[in-house]
Amino acid sequence: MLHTPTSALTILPLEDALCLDQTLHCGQAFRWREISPGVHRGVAGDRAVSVWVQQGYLYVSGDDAPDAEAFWRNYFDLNTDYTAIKTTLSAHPPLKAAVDYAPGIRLLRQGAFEALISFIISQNNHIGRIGAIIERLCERWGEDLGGGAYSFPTPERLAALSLPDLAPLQAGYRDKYLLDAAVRVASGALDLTEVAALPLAEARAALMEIKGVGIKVADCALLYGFYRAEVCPMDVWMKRGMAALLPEGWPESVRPIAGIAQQYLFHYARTCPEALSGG
DNA sequence: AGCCAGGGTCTGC
DNA sequence: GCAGACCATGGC
Repeated sequence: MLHTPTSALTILPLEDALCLDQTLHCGQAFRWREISPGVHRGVAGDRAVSVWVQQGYLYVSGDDAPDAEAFWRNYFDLNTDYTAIKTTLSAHPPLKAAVDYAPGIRLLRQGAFEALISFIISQNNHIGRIGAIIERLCERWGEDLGGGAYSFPTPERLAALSLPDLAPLQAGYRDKYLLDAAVRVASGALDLTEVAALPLAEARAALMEIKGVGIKVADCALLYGFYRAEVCPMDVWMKRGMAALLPEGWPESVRPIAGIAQQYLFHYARTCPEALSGG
């Protein structure tokens, strides 16, 4: 199917805070770039768009599909009550500090395969470089969406490649891991639709059958690709943040949304110097 | 130049 | 079950 850039504009009312800079550049997604102040361009699925927030509305430019409104409402999680979430989190002072630091963060609902591959690439890597590798991946094997934008490659397209093909990615030792993931998904050995319906422990175990996927990458896929909001990926920054701010672990009331709490705490620990120094 | 990064695997205890 | 070496790459 052929897509051409369009000027179609979707306007979505915001009932809670949404800060695009905080949400799109806090390490949960890697395909968004700020092209002018406050305007971000990126791709989700086969939709390449520019987005910005103005006076309580989210503007999405470039998607003329009939379901554009529903798609972007879902992507930016606009059907979830973040005021209620932040009230729950703010009952605990360390979490209140994290929420107040960046209250416009929301959990994006990304595609399962894209999230899986992206976080395989993320292992022992820097956020900036993860984005660069993913960009090369999409430019080479994604669908051309026009305007210099490319979709995320399909499992089938990646599964047809060999390791030497992947060398230009400069992904290091992770290339064989992402190839294994693509082969398993494309062959049907790993059915992501089935994973979505599995109990948490089984879903995690299914993902961890992929070479190079341990508990952290599996949890990132579950949180960002399957919207398991109770899953909390523990990377080096979260370990530091939890040790400094919540040494007793998550409060009971937070556990069902620990993944969302994690997003605030991760960003706080990683970017605010005072967060880890006895705040 | 060395250290680190949204880790995982393998080995050895 | 846990510690340590090792893995590719590039920014700082």
